[in-house]
Amino acid sequence: MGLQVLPPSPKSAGPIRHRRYRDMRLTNYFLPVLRETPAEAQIASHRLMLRAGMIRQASAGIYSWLPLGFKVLRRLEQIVHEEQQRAGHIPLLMPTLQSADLWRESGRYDDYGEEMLRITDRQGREMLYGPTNEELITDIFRSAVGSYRDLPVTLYHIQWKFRDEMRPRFGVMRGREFLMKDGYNFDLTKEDALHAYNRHMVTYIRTYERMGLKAIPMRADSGPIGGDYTHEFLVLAPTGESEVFYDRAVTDLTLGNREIDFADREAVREICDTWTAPYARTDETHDAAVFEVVPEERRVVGRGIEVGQIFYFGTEYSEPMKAVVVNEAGERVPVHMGSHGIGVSRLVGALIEANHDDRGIIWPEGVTPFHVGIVNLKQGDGEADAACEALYSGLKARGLDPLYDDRDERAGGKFATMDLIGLPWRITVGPRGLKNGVVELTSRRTGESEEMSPEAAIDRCAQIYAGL
RNA sequence: CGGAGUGUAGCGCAGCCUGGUAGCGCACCUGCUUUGGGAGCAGGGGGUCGGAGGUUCGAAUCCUCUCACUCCGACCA
Repeated sequence: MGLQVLPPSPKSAGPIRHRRYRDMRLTNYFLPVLRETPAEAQIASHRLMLRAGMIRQASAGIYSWLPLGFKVLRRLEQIVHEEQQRAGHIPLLMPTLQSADLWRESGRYDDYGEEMLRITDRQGREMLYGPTNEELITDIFRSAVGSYRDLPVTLYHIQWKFRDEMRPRFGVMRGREFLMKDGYNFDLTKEDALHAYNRHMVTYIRTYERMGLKAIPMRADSGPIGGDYTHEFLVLAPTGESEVFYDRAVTDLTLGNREIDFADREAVREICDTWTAPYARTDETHDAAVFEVVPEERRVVGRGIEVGQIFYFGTEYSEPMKAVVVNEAGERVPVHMGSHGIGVSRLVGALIEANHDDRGIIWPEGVTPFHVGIVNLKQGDGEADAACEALYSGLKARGLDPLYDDRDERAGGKFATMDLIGLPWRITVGPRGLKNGVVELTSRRTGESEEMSPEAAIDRCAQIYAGL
């Protein structure tokens, strides 16, 4: 046999496929969905995150975030940043590894126990992977601030934490490594610090609301962090770890998109009063006698997932760590502090627990990894392909982030994938509809479909996401 | 950390009891036919059976040790 010139085959045009930056066509993306559920996953969010190709377990309680999961995580971070900065809180970034010395100073190096991952570096220095950052932030503060004139200040960051849980489980809901927003306020007086506490309560309520969650502030135990004032935020979900008792009135409250002046102490406190007035407690602080006072038809016993907690702890850290400022009278006084946390990676799980059905995830519009899924029912059909391309670029031109399923798959497979990954809106494009000049816009949540022109579908999507 | 389990192909599993050199479904690759809710046929690729040691002519299978992971409990963003 001599040299043979093979004719170019349209289906194997060569091994190299060029991937365009930020091109969200499914054939150019990385979305390893699983048809079957991995055996280790017990609860819905864990199962769905694995099946939808959002995460992959690296070791017990430690996960890689695959592109789809990473996108959601980033979106949640963005919302947290926006809401914190709206209230005047200042972002920074502290490291994951910390020196043991600081923790000896606060006395927590020995108190924290086995949950703290301790590491020794090559010089024999004792380090630890931070489970939280009170010590480090206090050190930063005290070395930079000396006068009451520099107060108040609230600093926060979003950083990975590690707590060596005895028994990690439920996927990202109870991992050992987790992403957390933690913030710390430094104030001259208790009153100032309580205003910071209230500010955080309001920002948290708004943060969860934007994510499409019903999160209720509940009076909590302060635990190892200490302090008298603390609230936990619980997302209602039947699979929650904590039993919760609340007055139905609290779930009717909505903060909405109203303008809030965070400098106005009265206004901020009023919102907090409104939200904390109805009875709402976890099993840890539940008081049956007080609960009885709530009219029976409004009493609800359910389950919840803790997704945040705020503390005021006064001078508990500033005293031992000598975080002091000089006040107006020239005296050195310890600052009043509080800390506030949102479990960002855990929220991804909580969101799914609260928003799914037997076919998959149902993302709220505020957090969805992609705004709209485009399903081409007849890939390779010139007209269908062209219509999808037009929709895709039309949606992008309106500032939306579509995911175009351009795989050479059957309709059933494409629908199943879309349902699984839970994009709230889907545009279905097929020859049958195109004959009449229409595509189909479908809500993942209700399953309702409506036929309309491609232009109208783009308009509707732009409308849905306006302001989110 | 106490108790109970499981490690065999990317995922779900069978084979182990009774040793004879690895199989099924899905996924993947090729071709043809199909194509509005997870197609059909034909062909194909992929696993040193978690690891180490031992018993044996021969080990996925029996024994010992070890590692990893999961579930129940106590603990926790």
